[in-house]
Amino acid sequence: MAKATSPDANAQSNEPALPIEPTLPNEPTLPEKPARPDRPTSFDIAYRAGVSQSTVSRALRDSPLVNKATRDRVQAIAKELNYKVDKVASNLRSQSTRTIALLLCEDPTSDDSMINPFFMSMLSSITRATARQGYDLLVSFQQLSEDWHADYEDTHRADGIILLGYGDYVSARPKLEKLKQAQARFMLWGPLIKDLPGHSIGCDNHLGGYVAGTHLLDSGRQQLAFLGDASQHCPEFRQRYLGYTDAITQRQLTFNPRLQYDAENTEMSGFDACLQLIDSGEPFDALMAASDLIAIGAIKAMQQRGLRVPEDVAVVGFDGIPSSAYVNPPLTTVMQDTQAAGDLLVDNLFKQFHGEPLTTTLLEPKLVVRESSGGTPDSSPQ
Amino acid sequence: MAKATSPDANAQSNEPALPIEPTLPNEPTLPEKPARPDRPTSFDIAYRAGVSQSTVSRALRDSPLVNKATRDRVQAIAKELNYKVDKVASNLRSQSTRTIALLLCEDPTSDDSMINPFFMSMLSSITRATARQGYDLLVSFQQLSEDWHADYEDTHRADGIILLGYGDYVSARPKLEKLKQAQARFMLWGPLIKDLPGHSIGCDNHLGGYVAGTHLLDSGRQQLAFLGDASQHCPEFRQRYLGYTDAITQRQLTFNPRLQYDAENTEMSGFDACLQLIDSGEPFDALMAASDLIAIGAIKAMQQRGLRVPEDVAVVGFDGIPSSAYVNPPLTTVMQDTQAAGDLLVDNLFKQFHGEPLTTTLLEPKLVVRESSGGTPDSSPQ
DNA sequence: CTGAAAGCGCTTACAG
DNA sequence: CTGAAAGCGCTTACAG
Repeated sequence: MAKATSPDANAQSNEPALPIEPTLPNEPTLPEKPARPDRPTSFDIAYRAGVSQSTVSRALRDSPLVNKATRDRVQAIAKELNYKVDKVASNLRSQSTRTIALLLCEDPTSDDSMINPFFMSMLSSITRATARQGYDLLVSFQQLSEDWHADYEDTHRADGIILLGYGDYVSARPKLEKLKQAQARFMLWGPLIKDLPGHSIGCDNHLGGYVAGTHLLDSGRQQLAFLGDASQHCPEFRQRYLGYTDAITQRQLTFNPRLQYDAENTEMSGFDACLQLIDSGEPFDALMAASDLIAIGAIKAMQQRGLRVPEDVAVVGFDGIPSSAYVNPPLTTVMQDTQAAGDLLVDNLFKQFHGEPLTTTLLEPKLVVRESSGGTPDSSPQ
Repeated sequence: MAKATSPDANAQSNEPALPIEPTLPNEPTLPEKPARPDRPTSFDIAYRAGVSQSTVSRALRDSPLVNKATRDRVQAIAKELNYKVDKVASNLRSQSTRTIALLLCEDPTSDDSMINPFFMSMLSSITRATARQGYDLLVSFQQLSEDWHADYEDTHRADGIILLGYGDYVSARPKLEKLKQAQARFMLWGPLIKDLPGHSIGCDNHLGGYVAGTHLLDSGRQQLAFLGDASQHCPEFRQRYLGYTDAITQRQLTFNPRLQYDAENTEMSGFDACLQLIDSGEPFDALMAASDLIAIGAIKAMQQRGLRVPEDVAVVGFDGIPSSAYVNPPLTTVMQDTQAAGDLLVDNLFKQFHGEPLTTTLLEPKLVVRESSGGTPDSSPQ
C-alpha cells in the first residue's frame, strides 16, 4: 500500500514533499489474520523528506556521507512516523543476522520441568553479553538425540552458535565435526579436550577438584569419597575427580577406589549413588560430589541413613548454584564464574566473526566454604 | 559465486543436468572475515535437479502442486548439498518471522547475577511451547526503564511478544498502550487488571492467598502476618494479600494491619521486612510471604532473632520455586503452574496471529505443604 | 504439474 | 553529498 506511492514521489520530486498520508483507504483486510497497520518503509520516509530512498538508508545509519541537515530531517521524520528499519530486509541485504543462537542441551533423563540451575546462570550472563554487542539471542533447548546439526547457521538464522550442556562429548562429537566442516562459527562450553572440533571455554575442573580435596584434607578428613561419573563420557566430572585424587596423592595418601560411585548430574542420581556408597559399608568421613545437584541428593541420602553432615561426613559440591546456599546444611562448593564464562563465550564468538585469534583461558573456580564441610555459618551468603 | 551459474543452468536446460561443482576457484577471500563456504541457494539445487527455482521452492515446502518424482529428486539433491532454505530470505518474502520475542523485565533493584527463579521456570516452558509450534524464541532481558516499546515488532524481528515481569503495571502501562496502538501482538504474564492494554494470562492470586490463609488457620494459627507490598503498584501481591485477609475475615476474625509489612520480591527485602515485623513487638504465630524469595529471607530473619519455624511461626510462601524445597525448613508454598502458564501464553499469542478469540483463564495455584507450616517432612519432594 | 517474473525492504557499489 | 540501480534468496501469483 504505502509502497505504491513511492514511485510517484520520485516522479514528482520537483514538487515540494507534502505530508500526504501515504496509506490508501481501500486496504484489503485479510479475514485470516487480524489487520495490522502498514509498517512504513524507507520509501515512505524518502517521500516525506523529499530525498531518495538511498539517502534515507544512509541517514538512518548515521552515515557521514550524508549532509547533517538532511540526516536530521530524515531522522526526525522517521521518528515521527515511528519508522524502524526492517531487520529482516536489512539482514538479507547485508548477509548478516546480528543474532546468536544459544543451544542448551538437556539431558533427556533430567526432570522435564527444571533446567539445570547452573545453565540458568550461564543463560543470564550470555544474554547480557550478547545484548551488549547489540545482538539478539535465539534460545533453544535441544535433546542430544535430536538432529540439530548446524541448523541455526544453515538456515541463516544466526551468525554463530553457543553450545551449552553437550557434556557427553563422545556422542556429540560427530555433530561438532559437522559444524566445523560447515565452517560454522560456534563456541562450546565445556572441557578442553584435545582435537575436539571447535573452540571451548571451560572451567579448570582439575584445579577445582584439587582445591576441594585439599580443603577436606586440611579439615582433618582422611577417607575421602567421590560421587560422579569419572569416565571418559563425562570429561568435566573426570577432571574434577583427577584433581581431587591428585590432592590426596600429593599428601602421600591413596584414594580408595571403592569410595567412588558414578552419578549423573541430578539430585536423584546423587541420592542413589550415595545410598550405594553408604550401604557398601566402606567407611568415609568426607565426600566430594561432582556437582551441587549430586551433593544435594547425597546429603539427603546421608540424612536418611542417619549420617550427620558435617560431623560424620564433610561434603563439598561443585558449581555454586543458587540453591547451594539454601540447602541444609549450606553447601560448601567449588563455584564457577558464570559471569566470566558467558562473557568469554560471547567475546570469542565475536572474535571468530572478525577473524581474530581466540583466547581460550581456563576459568579459575573458587572454593566457597559453608557449613557442610564444617565451615562457619557466617561464610554463607547474606 | 554459486549464483552466477544459475542463469546458465536455465539457458541450457535442454542439456541434462550435470553435477558440476557450482563454485568457482577464484573465490575472493575477505581479509576481515574468515572465509565461509558459499551457502548453496535454491538456484544451485534447481540447476542440479534440472528444474526451475520455483519448483525447488515448492518441492522443499512439500507442495502438492509438484510431481512426487520431481519433489523426491529435488529433496534428495538438497539433502546431498546440505541445502537449507534461507530463513531470512523466506521471512522477508513471506512477511513473517516465525519468531517470538520473550521480554523479561528485571527489577533494577534485584541482584544482577541472579534471575528470579520463577521466571526461569516460565522461560523453560515458553521455550518448549514455542519450539512445538516450529517457532524460534528471541530472549531479551530488559529494564523497565529502558525504552524498548514495540521494538521487536517494529523492527520486524518477531511476530509477537511475550512480556514477563512487568509487575508494576503503573509504570509499564504507557508502554503497553503504545504496543497496543501499534497493533502489536503480545501477551502479558500477570494480573488481570481491567482496561489494561493487551491480554494477560495470570495466576488466581486471590485464591492462592485464600488457600494459604485457610491452611494456616486450619493449623490452629491465630495471628497471621503478611509480608509483601500490597499496594496498587503490585497488583499480584495485592491480590494474594486480599485473598489471605478474606480467609481470615471469613472465620469472623480480623486481620491486624500492623502485621503487614511491605517487601519487594527479593530475599533481602523479605529479611528486612521480617526484622521490622519482629521488632515491632506485635505478636504473630503465622506468616504468609507474597513470594518464596520473601519467605526465604523472612525465615532467615526469624532464625536470627531466635524464632523457631514452624514451632513459633508457621510460614507459607508463594510461587513454588525450586529452592523452596531445599530451604531449612522446607517451605510450604502456593505453587504456580508454570507449565500451563507458558503453554497458555504461547497458545494465545498464536490465536492472535490467526485472529481467533483468546482464552484468558486464571490459573489455579496449588498449595504444597512442607515443614515450614508444620507439615510432615514426607510432603517435601524427595 | 511447471516456469518466468515480480517483489519482500533494505544496503551498497557506481556514477555523478 | 546524493540518486538510480542492482541484488540479497526466497515465495507466490500468473500463465501456461
